[in-house]
Amino acid sequence: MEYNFRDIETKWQQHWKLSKAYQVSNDSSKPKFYVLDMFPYPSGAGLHVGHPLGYIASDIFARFKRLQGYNVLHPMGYDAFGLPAEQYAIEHGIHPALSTSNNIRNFRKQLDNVGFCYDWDREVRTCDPAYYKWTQWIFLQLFDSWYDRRAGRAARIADLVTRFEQEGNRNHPFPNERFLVNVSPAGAPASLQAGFTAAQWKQMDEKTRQDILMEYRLAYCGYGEVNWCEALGTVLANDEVVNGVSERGGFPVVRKRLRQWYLRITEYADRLLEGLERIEFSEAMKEMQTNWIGRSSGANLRFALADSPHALEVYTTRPDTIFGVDFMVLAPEHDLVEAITTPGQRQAVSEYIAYVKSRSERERMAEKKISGVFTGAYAINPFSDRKIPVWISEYVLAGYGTGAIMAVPCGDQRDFAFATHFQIPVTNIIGAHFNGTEANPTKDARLENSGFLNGMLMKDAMEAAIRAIEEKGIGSRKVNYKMRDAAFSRQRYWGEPFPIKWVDGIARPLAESELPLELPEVENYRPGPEGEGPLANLPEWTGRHLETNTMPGYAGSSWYFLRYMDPHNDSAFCSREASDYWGQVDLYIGGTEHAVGHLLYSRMWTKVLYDLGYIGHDEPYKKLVNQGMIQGSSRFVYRLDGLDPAAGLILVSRKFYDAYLAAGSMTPELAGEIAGQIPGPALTTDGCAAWKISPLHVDVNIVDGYELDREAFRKWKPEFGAARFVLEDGRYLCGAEVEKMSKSKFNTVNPDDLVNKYGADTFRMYEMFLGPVEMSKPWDTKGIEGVHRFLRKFWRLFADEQRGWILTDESPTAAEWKVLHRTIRKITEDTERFSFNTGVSGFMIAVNELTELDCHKKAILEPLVILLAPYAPHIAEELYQRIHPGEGRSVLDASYPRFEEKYVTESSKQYPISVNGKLRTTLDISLDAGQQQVEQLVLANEVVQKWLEGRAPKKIIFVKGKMVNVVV
RNA sequence: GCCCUGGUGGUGGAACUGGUAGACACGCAGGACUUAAAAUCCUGUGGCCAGCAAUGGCCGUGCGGGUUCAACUCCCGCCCGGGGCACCA
Repeated sequence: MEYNFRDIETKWQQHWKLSKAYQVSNDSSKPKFYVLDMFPYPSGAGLHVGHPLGYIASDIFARFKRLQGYNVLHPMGYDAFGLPAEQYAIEHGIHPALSTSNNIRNFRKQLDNVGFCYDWDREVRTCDPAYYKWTQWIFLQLFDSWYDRRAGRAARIADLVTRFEQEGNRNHPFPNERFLVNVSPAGAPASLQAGFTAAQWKQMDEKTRQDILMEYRLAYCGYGEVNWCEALGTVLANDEVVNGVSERGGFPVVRKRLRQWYLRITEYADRLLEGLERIEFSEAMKEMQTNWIGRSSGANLRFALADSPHALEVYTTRPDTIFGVDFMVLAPEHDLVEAITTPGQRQAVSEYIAYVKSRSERERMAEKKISGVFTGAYAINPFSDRKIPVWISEYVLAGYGTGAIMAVPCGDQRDFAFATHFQIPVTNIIGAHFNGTEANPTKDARLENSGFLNGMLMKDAMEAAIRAIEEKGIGSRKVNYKMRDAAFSRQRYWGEPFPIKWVDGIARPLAESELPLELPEVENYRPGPEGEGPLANLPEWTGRHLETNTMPGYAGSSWYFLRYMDPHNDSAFCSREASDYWGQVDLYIGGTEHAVGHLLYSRMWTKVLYDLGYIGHDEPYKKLVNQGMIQGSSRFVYRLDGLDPAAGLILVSRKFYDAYLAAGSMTPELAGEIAGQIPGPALTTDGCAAWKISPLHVDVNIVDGYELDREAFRKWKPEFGAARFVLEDGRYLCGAEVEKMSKSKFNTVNPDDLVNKYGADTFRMYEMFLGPVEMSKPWDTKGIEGVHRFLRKFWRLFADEQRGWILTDESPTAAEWKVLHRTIRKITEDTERFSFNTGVSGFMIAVNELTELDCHKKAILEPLVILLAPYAPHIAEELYQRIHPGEGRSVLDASYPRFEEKYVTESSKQYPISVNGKLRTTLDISLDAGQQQVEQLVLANEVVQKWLEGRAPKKIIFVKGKMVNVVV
């Protein structure tokens, strides 16, 4: 009657599959609960032990909720469109659809090994036409919508057209700062830049009207500066560019002006911020999204220029510092640079602009040099009439605010550095708060040298300055965001085609009946002409005037959580009944890497669908938990280099490498010690000064702790077959380092191997036992034995080798009830608050205690099995069958044990008492929570007085009805 | 530089709203069973000191202060690690 996990696990996995035990219905009287994992991108590398961490946690939670009587939706699918599959296709000539489905099959096999309770009937794949039909459909809804700022929500384009017909765009000014990006600024009629009347609208031709409408659409096509990656041959979104290079592949990225599709996510900036207050995300996550959105408020204000008809508009968050402006700075790309530069400075300015253009994005980020040049022009401070020099510098960004700033060196460190570098005199408006050597960005100083603001606290002056600016008619209050509209097109093949046709330069949506617009087969995946995608190489595609770009990876993942609710619906992306029933994702688990990508886009899409009335909630996720990353714990062997080649491959143990490092080079003593261990043809120490020792990654799976399995090493790779080892204490010890888990570092551990050796239940519990789910930690397989031992011990409460099944119907003793109910309370609380590691400990304690009590009673063990079921479902099911033989009941449908206080309350006990918080003793008193406070005090006083031989205590402190401390 | 996290035995980590710090597990040491090994089981395991002993005392949660009868927990000031953002005016 051994615990034979292999048979048990295969048996129940098969049974659950055949009986569709995890199929979920949308039709239930039970309360719903939606547990979601971030679906994986099925890469060719397969799973390592880090991947299932979050899946196991969500699986436990889903099972736990099901036992508690909820109708639990717990689906899984694949984020299957994207660059890697296409890169793979280019390199190996295998169609992405094929490699993707192979990878999915492999993933699925690995997932099934762990025994998850996914309802696979609801699986989605973003590359499946039946799925992306609806991605295209939602895109068309975005295309057919605009953001009504007055109503604060999305509305239909038809509604906008009606308004234009009635009132022009006076009440609905162009949403974008870069007015008419669609026709490029030069092409925009000047008459339109100031808006248009209803009459003007009616006189426009179709093309002009459509270009204007494009300026409002939530999904729009226009010209803009984009992140162009030559190596990948595509445009990337801001979150896909890290430190000036592509996130995937690390290729250089340059700014380029191209026609692109965008999502007008900036219109949702405020609602995305506001929504964060209503959802449970970690502080770090909220912080990241808040920073990314980057809301700031201040004022736009115009400075007149001396001897010029132009005015210079700047954005500032500190209008209170207006009297401290010592110079102005324009971005080198600013439109006015040309017009205001004086003849004398022309040469210097054009040289500087050439220099700036020569610098890559990467260089700009890496070395932040102070650079700039004077334009020769002067602005006039509107309040003091002071003449202020106007400079250009690359530290001012063209894309933010107005692309121009007023520089206040006493209050802004960058301005201060610039002023110092170019020896521009600094005006002090904050008195003693400014020390002359660095800027002070305080808001608490009283203003000096500040005209009508003199003597005011800066905080208060802010409002006063904005009012004065507005009264003078030179500017107004203004809110800015760092976030840009999201680039939504890719010049690639492996993505959703846009359901758009270009007719006479106008983008026309396909009819719903034409969806899905299927991705055609192609011969090769090379880019099309003029930066277009591979689809541009297909005559049958371009002949139909179809858009040749495809959608980015995040399109499909922006709404997949809705599809799971109604996955087979072919007349809607998700019926309103289904989305009303399931509502928000109650618990979403995944890594932090999607903080500013997927998690923002999907929040936006949800808000749009909500605004348009397709769903009833505007935040997709109620609670988000970020699982930590499991790092690899790499192992190294140390190769002796610089020897006579005849000596062959010699590896030295860790201590020699440490000694070598400490000495800085090979010493004769060390060499002698090494050579002494190598038998056969003598390894002479002549020329040992040239010896080197270099670390080499070794497969962690052939290392036990630090000790190398030398036989396995010799078999690992042919070239190691004749390796000789220099040992310490008879063993070969490896070095260790914590690194990212990856195949190339040979530090990956495959879950399949562990499941095979210890079983899925052990594997699941061990992953949880490692520590809090949210925490990152290096993987260490040592310790899995402890969890495995626990399961075997648990098994032995039911059966042992001599007696077979030893379950009894006896009624439990008080001590046994107590163990059970303490465990019910602990496991329930721990699971509820996501503390699975202490939950696992709770089981271990219970089993140790019951083993001690020699308890084999069904009345105790049955509830325990149910508690264990979310953590270790296979063994729980097997044992549940043993308790209820032949009844065909599954532990999946058992009801969760109820905790009862009465079994765990202590009646009368010896309490440890401290006196003055120090001295401790125990007093035999019987006071419990039930008694009234006064009664307690009187009783305690008596006991303590007797104990202190008559002295009266000053104070007695109770905690939860127990006396814990006495002050005398 | 700014923001968010975290710092507890040899190790992973417990201690949820201040109430016997170190649960549980790994590792280690000793023992039982065994011809032997594996497996299994039992005992011990923060440090220092005293005692033949059961036991007792002192010190201990990154460092320095503070609040409290009582601080890993709260407050102030530092130090170190991990993550994010980084010319956003």
